[in-house]
Amino acid sequence: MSHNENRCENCIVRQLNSLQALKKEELKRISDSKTLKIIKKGETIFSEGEKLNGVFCIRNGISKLSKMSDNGKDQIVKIAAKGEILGQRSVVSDQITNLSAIALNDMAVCYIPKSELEYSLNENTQFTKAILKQMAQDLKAADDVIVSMAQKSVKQRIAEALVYLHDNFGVDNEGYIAMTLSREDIANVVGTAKEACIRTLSSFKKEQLISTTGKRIKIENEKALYNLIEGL
Amino acid sequence: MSHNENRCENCIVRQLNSLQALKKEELKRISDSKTLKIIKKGETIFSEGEKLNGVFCIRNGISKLSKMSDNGKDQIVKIAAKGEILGQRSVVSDQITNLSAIALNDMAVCYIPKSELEYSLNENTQFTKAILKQMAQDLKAADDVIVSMAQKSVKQRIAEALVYLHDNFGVDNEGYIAMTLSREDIANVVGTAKEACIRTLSSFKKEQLISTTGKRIKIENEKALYNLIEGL
DNA sequence: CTCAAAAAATGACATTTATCATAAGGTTAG
DNA sequence: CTAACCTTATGATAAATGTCATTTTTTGAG
Repeated sequence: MSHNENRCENCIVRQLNSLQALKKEELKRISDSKTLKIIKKGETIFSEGEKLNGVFCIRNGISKLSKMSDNGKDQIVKIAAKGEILGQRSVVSDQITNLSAIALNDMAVCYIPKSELEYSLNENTQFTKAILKQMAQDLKAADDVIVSMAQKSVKQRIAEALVYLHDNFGVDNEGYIAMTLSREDIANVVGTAKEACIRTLSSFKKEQLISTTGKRIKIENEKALYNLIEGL
Repeated sequence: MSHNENRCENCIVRQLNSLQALKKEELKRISDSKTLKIIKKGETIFSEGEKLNGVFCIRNGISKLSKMSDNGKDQIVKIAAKGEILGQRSVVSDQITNLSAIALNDMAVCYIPKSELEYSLNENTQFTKAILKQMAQDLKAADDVIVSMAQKSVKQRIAEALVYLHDNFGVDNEGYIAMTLSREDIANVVGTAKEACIRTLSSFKKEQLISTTGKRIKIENEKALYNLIEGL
């Protein structure tokens, strides 16, 4: 039991998020109170409108965070991977969550009750500042998304999404983007209809910007994609 | 000098933002280091890409926060009024600012150097938590904007903008929205061309949802606007 | 008050995107 | 293995929005 990787103290995932600002005793306390949850592909971690009493730290797998629009369409706001913490905001601000989290593949997440975090939030300034810093960055990223949505064409936004997936999730041994999404999910990321998404990807294929095998997408001409994004 | 409203301690504006979490001594220190700036309509408070070494607390007037898109169009991300603090994020996260702030009318803002805030940020947990809470709310609001931009029509977004201005800035004694923006600014808020904005407002007028006198807009049928926004 | 400049309004047209329909290809439970 | 189902793909068409040109109205400096 001296080196158990199920303990937060020893968890590598922690290096990736604000929990790294916690002291050893705090981590021990949190580790004692956390519960590991296994979530299958397609299952819901939490739903829009729920009151969260804790956060979810992603140990393995990938989740989409989405919000239902009035017209019944799902808008994917973020794709969260290993090391990211879900539900931070509604715990900090004591509000109902405005997003739903659904597993895109099989996941393992640690649920950490709010009460344990609140202690650290009140006592450990470094921890609070770490969260603050991350939120400031998220806010900046959100501004960029707003500008994209408001000012760019579907073509440009899909190109952006591909570059984003490529840069954030890397490629497999054949060079395909390691994160595969259905065409519909891609459409929901960029805020368009799935038909438009499919057509756009087909046109990218024709112009040799990308190639595809099933759901897998390989970027063939990164430079041209960048030019497209910037409207050159 | 015992009750000088130029002192932060006595400033009513402070009630509206995270500075209210500061203790008396902290406020005194900040007040001693701040400088009051008068900014004329149309002038720039700061520009995208600048490194900010402090925050701006709005004492009077209104500012638009915008970001230039690659295609050369301005996207207004936020309209900030009395009591709001600008530049918080780039101070917290030590990054270059991603937004420009331009005065929409004559303004008075207090510039507070970063160094003074950092002391409180490190020592006063309540203050840090207050900022955190506000950022969490901003982030939630940003999600809503993303969904609107991605999923709603120009008509719906303009209706939303009108309701937003109405709810946040109130009406004058004749019932017109107290915040007047040029058609181009409204277009830049909702992310469309000014012609489309003008046409949409004209159609709203024809359908008696609003009436206008010059730049001033009065909401005549709030219910119908809401229905439009929700796609009913 | 007056005139020049800016903003608003409108028309005509091109382009983009959504929607509906249908077919072809893949996946999976039984 | 195969039928039912889901995803991808493509065509046809309508609707929304962008762009450019021009006119009308409003605003503000002198």
